[in-house]
Amino acid sequence: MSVQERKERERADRERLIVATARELAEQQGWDAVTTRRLAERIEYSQPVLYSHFRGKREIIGAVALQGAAELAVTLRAATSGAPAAEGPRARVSALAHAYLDFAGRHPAVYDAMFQLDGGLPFAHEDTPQPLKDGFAALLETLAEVAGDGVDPGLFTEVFWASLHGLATLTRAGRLPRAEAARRTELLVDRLAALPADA
Amino acid sequence: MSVQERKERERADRERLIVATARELAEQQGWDAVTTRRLAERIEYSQPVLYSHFRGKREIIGAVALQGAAELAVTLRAATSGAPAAEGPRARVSALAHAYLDFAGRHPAVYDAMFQLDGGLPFAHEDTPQPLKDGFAALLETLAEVAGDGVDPGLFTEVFWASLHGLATLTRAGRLPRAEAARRTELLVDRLAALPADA
DNA sequence: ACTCGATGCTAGCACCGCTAGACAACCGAG
DNA sequence: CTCGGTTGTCTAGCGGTGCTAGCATCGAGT
Repeated sequence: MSVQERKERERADRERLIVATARELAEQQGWDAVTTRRLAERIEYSQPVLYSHFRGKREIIGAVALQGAAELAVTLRAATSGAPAAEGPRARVSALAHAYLDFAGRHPAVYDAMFQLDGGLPFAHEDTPQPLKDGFAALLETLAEVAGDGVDPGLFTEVFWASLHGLATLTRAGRLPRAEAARRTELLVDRLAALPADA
Repeated sequence: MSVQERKERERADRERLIVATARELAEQQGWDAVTTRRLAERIEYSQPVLYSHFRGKREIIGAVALQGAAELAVTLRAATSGAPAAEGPRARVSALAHAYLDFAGRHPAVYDAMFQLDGGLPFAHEDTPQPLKDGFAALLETLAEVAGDGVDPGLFTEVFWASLHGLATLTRAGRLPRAEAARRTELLVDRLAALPADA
């Protein structure tokens, strides 16, 4: 069955190519520029090929979103584990927040695919895809220790995440001046993180 | 020049009709359903008429956004002034937050026009339209008193607004379960509002 | 009463997401 | 080695989008 295996491999390769190309095009020119025609041309296949891999444009966005979620989780864990342990939770939370906003700023198209556009992915649901759950888990790990007494860590993480999301989207849409983004982040961390002992 | 005045009046009426119809259609079926053809049919004119009032669809969204911003400002002021003064700033901020999120939930299309879609409006800029400035001012009035010592009230308001915006958008997009929305709001208010004296 | 400019219309452009149906290339069987 | 059938890809096209050119009609001012 080597022939069939080869075909499956090639097919998987092409699927990765589609997702990577869609992402690249979106980062370069925005999601509006990601049309099935342009995407097909870039991968050097005709449009219907896209539909043999994905149900439609929405699913392609969803695939980019999943990829992005996995990367975001890695990025966040790297940022928090990189912060000096001696500096306590405050430093970890700050590193987490900055890493999150940095990711959103660096990969706006991927961020949009995850949280702004409709990728057809189920959130906050039992059958939420693993990468999305894992992204949330990466936040939870660091934020749980500053949730405060009697506060559900999950709920606290949701609130913190929402706040970061608000900063990310409003800043990128030009609703908030980019200049003082860092000060806003610090202010948010100061207020939201209930500090057990130190300041 | 009564003739000309009448024409101008009729023209202004028709412009209001366009905006109101666009808003209505968006609230009923979402902004995707607001196409120039459908909109033209509803106002009982042909498509090109729309373009004699607005540069394009974007400007129509912008007009809805401005209308919404004015309403939001009124709503927020009503909510904060309605809160019993005796209960202190905490109650006012809570009322403000709930009013904001309630507005976003009640008028999702208008909220999208303001903060999610591109209406071509300049934000955080000197020539930002008055209704938008006023909406921000309505937030600032109540939030300034809980910004805390040494914290720029404007910056604090931006952070608070961003957090509310994050909750609003993530909740409405199904990214956060709607069930505990109120608890999230209270948690946010508890943490962000620096309370001068009482609890 | 007639001219002429303003105004709204029909028709059409280029593009969108998506799909039906024709066609070619390849595989396994005889 | 040839043939039949399946698998896969392409061309062409559908109904929709935002937007615009150019014509026809209507009404105001002389």
